[in-house]
Amino acid sequence: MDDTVTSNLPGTRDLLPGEIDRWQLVEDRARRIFSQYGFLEIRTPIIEPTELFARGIGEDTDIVGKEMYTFVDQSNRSITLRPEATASVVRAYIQNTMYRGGGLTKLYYIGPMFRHEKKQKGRWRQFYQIGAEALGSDHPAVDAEMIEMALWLLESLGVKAKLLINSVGCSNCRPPYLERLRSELEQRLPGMCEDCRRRAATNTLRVFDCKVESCQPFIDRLPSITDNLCAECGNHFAGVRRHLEQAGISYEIVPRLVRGLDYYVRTAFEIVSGELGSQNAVAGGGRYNGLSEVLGGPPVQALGFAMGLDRLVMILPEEQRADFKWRPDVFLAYMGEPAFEKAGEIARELRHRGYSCYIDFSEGRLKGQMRLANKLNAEHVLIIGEDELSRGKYTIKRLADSRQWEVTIPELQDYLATLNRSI
RNA sequence: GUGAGCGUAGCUCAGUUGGCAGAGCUCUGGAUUGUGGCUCCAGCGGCCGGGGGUUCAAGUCCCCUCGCUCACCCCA
Repeated sequence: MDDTVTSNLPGTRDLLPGEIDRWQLVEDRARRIFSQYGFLEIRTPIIEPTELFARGIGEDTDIVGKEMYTFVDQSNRSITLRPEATASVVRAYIQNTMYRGGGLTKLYYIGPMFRHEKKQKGRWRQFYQIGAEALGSDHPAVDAEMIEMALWLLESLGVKAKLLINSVGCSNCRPPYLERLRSELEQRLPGMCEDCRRRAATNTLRVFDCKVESCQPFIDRLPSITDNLCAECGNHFAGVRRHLEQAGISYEIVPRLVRGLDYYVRTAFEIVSGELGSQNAVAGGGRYNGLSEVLGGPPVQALGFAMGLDRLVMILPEEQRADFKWRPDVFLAYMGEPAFEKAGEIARELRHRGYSCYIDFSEGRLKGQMRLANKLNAEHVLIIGEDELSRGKYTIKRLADSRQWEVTIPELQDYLATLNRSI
C-alpha cells in the first residue's frame, strides 16, 4: 500500500466529488458576499520569486525560516510556492500601478497555499485560503467593515466563531514600548522557557504567543502593547471598536494577539472556533501599512485577512452540506442499437436546451439501466425501445412516484419546461 | 525536528490464552424476457502496510522499517 506512484504526497489530498459540493457552497457564498462589499477577484501566480516572501512576510517568521517550498529553477532563480497571498497581491497592486487612481482598492482571492509543515488536524501542506485585501485607506471603518464581512460569511454558513482583536501600535509607539518590554523581560527571562528566550532576542512581541504553563505568570505581568499605544493608534483602535459596536459585533480584546513584524501595524484580529482542535483559527488578519514600501512600492495604508477554507469546510454544519447533489433531469434508457443512437440524439437536443441527461454506455439490459438511474437519483427515465422507436412516442417515467406515460419529443420538452428547472 | 496512538476486503471495522482470515455496507448475478428503490438467495473481493525474528504454528508475541493520525512549535 505504499506505492510512491499511487500515493499522494504527505499533507496533500484529493477532494472527491462526494465532498466537493461543500467547497463549492463555501466558495460561491464567499464570492457573493465579498462582491456585495465591493471586493473584486484577483488571481496571482502560485509561484513567485523567493525574495518576495522573504521580504513581504519577514525573515524572522517561521514561514520564511522553515516552512517554504523553495526550489531553484532551470534559469537558476530561486522560486517559492506561495505560503500566503498577501505579498503577491501587494506586489500585483504595485506592479500594475493600481494605486494610480487613488482611493480604496478592494481585492479578494481564492486558492491553494503551501507550507512545509507536519500534518495535523486542520493543517495541510497544500491548503486553501480565501482572503481579502483593502488597499489605500487607514480609516478604522475599513477595518471594521472587513471584519464584519468575514464574520457575516461565517454566520451565513451557520458557523459559530469568536472575534479576537488587538492593536499592535505603529512605528511611533512600538519602539519605545519594545524597549520597555525588553528591559522588563531581562529580569524574568531566566525563569522562562528556551523558546521565550530565543524569541525575546529575535522577535520580542512573539513571547506573547508562548503557551508553556510556567511562562504564563511572567507573561501576564508584562506590559501590553494595547496599554502603550500612541494617541493616533489609540484613536484608531477606538474607532475600529466603535464601528464594530455600531455593526452589532461583539469582540474580545486580546492584548497578547500580536503580529510581530515592523510593517504590521494597529489592527490585528483572529476569528477562532472551538471545534477545530489545536489549530483553532479560522481566519486571521491585520493592518500592514508599511508592506508596500518594504516591497519597493509607494506608501500604502492597507489591511487584509485570510480565511482557511479547509478549516471552514471542516466546521460547516451538517445541514449546510447537502442540497447540492447533481442529478440528471432525464436518464435515457434504451434497448438495441437503433434506440441507442436515438437516445444520443434526444440527449443532445435536451442538453442544448439546458437539461442534464445521462446515458449508460454499458449496453446492459433495461433493469440495469433503471437501477443506475435510481442510483443517480434521476428525476425521470425516458425509455426508448423498439415500440417507441417505430411510433415516435416514448415512455417517460417519473421515479419519485413511479408514474409513467407516453410522450413525443416536443411534448417531453413542453413537460420539462413546466418543471421550472434551474439551469 | 520531538512525542503518542493506529495500519486486517473498495469503505467502516471485528478477530478471544498464538490454532482454517470474518461481519456490515458497496459491487455483480438471480428471484422479475421491456421497468428502479424494499426484501430474499448466491457470488466477486485479502502479500492482515513491508522486512526480519521467536514458535510445530504469527493478523495476534519481539525487533526494524514505511505510512497515516493526533499533539508540541507555529499558523489558515
